[in-house]
Amino acid sequence: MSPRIGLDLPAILQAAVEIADARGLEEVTLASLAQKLDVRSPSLYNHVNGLSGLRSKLAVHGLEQLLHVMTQAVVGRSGDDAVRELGKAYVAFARAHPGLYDATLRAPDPEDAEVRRLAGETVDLVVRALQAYELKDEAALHAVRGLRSLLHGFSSLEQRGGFGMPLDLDVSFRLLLDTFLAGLHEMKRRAKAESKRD
Amino acid sequence: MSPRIGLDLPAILQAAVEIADARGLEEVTLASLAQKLDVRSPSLYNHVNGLSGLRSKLAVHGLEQLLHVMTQAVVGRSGDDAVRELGKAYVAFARAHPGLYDATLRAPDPEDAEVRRLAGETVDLVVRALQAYELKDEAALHAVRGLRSLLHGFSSLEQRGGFGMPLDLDVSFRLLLDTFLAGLHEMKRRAKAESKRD
DNA sequence: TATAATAACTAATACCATTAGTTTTTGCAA
DNA sequence: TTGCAAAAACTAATGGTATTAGTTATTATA
Repeated sequence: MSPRIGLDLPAILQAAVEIADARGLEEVTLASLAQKLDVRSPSLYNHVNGLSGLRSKLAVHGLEQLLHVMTQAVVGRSGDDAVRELGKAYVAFARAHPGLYDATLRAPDPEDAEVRRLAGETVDLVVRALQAYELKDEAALHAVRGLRSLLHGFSSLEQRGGFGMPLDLDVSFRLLLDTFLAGLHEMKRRAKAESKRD
Repeated sequence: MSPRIGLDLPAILQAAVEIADARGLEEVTLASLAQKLDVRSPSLYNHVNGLSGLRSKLAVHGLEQLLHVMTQAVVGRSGDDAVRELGKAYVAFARAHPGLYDATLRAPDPEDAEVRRLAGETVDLVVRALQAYELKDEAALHAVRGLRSLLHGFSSLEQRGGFGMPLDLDVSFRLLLDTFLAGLHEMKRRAKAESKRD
């Protein structure tokens, strides 16, 4: 009376996400996962290619959700409004799913096709959100990197307790985004002046 | 002919840093470290409180070095120049010591007294570097958080290969810093206009 | 010179991932 | 309906990890 307990990939991922978010990504082991699912750990190999396979699936799963909330955040918006909502959605996701967010950045293989596809789609989304700033091709990509750096940096430090000071985190974040946007406008202004002078 | 091989804390830390930078922080195990030092792993317990003790020491060691290079970068400078050099030093350190940099952010106990002391000193240093922007008390601390977010985010993503696009990383970084600084100036201008209007 | 502290060691335990081989259930084809 | 193959669980075994207990040799000091 043992086989066919009803294990499948979605159930495994959900359990893994719960452990990751509640106890940290390092606590997601085949042993802890098997215990939560009331199964022996070798059984998991029928659904997932070991621990590294599980981590890959987790990374993809997280990237999909992150892309989804970011997409929802920007639809129907443009300019500063779009970027602000995008940023808020990013940070909110990292706060709601600290372990899963962590997983998106520790894919065992960053060259994984699925991971690259999702990364590409995310870049495209952010490029569109930045259209209002009239950055020309390469500049837009640099800006995407910058925005992502700032969003990830803030989220990562917030999670690791890297901000020791007793200061409102939401205010810090809003000011950071405001500063970046003001900088973007200023860069746009300078570029205009530059092209007019030529 | 076994005791007194000549093991001490500095030698242990150096070996740990070498492994971390060359193979990644996860590869720093008591086993790998013992092998590199030509010793049995239980011997390490005479110098370090297990793996978590080693990680704490590594974190402190990394923070000390990071603070040092940042201090060297800002002496005798002010304003944009100081911030730019500070940023370059931060990223250069993360590039030169990826594993050690990683260790600074994964201290087993962020409440550790030594860690907090170094974090505080670092904040003070950056606050001084930002003096030129005339941010009033709280605003200065928010700006420190912002700058740190952006520096850490860029470094972290760069290390994890999170930037898929074939685009010059140094250019991205320079533009990010320029945008942030332009934003800082703009915020200062707005604050001035605000206070004049009252 | 004797003794106590120190720093190495060996041995043993517990937990983890992984593989091999086994058993039971399910689904499908005859 | 029956039989068989694939799938999904299992047990057992291996090797790697941290850690603790207890031992031995060296060093420093009284």
